[in-house]
Amino acid sequence: MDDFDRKLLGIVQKDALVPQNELGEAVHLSTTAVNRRLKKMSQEKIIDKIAAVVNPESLGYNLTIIVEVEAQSEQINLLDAMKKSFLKCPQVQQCYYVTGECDFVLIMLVRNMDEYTNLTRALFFENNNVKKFKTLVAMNRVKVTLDVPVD
Amino acid sequence: MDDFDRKLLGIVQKDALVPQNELGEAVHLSTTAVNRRLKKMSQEKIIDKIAAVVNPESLGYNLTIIVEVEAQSEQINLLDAMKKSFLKCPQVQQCYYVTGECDFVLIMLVRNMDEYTNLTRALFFENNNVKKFKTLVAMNRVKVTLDVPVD
DNA sequence: TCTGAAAATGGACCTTT
DNA sequence: AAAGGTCCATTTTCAGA
Repeated sequence: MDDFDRKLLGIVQKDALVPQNELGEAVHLSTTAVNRRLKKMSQEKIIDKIAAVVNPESLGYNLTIIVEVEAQSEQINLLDAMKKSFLKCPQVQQCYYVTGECDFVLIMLVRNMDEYTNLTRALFFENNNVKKFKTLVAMNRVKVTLDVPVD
Repeated sequence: MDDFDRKLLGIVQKDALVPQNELGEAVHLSTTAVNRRLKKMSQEKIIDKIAAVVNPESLGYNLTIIVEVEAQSEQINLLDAMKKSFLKCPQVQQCYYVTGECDFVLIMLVRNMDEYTNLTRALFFENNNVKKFKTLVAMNRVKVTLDVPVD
């Protein structure tokens, strides 16, 4: 992982379709060297995946909701069960297990409030280990990326 | 936007390097039809971009921090200035403008607590419109995607 | 939908440090 | 050994009929 790799990552995080010869020109390496480095970083899972980023609105997902979930008990198997239910819910885009007053922070995508209300039943009310949860509605997705700084 | 498109999106959100002939087999369309649909969805910004997802740990970004920021005044130009400072900070991966007690929720990536402490100065303490902020440290990134449900 | 050209990827092989 | 470069085969994309 050197300066070449970091520069390449900076570019492909923004656009993974830049051809390898152009990447080579940008960082001053041959096409083949670029190819080898990208392949290595993929194998080593430095690059997790190349993925399409879909605009939620175009599929009707107009609401982003952030939920802070507080657990009743911190018992490992109970927390694991909660994690699992969040993991398998496609509307839960992100889930972080955090320190502090609440235990989980979720980023959710839903079509409308009805859909969210229904999901709260399955995810929170029907789970006895959920003590309480707080709902924050996003009015504006100011910045939404998974970019990692490369400096 | 029909069922074919949704199925395609479901696949390319997970892996955008699946060749178009395989996509065709998966959804029962010809390679050319797949090509046309993907191109159209890119032009219409249903697909925002194809991007590499980088593993933060491999670049030393071992800490994910969630910050709830409360603004002093809701005056538009003051809020805009705050947004701008979050937008241009590479360690701020995501920023949502929300309803409720706090005004912004940030997802940040930092190498260590020192880096975060330094950033709080530039982002929060030196901004007079930041009334207070609450820091939640992520112990575990249970699920981190930008996936949009396709059902 | 099929065919074929253009482009991009990725392996073989050689050279340099 | 480790990494770069050139050349070439294969794969993939994408436009025309």
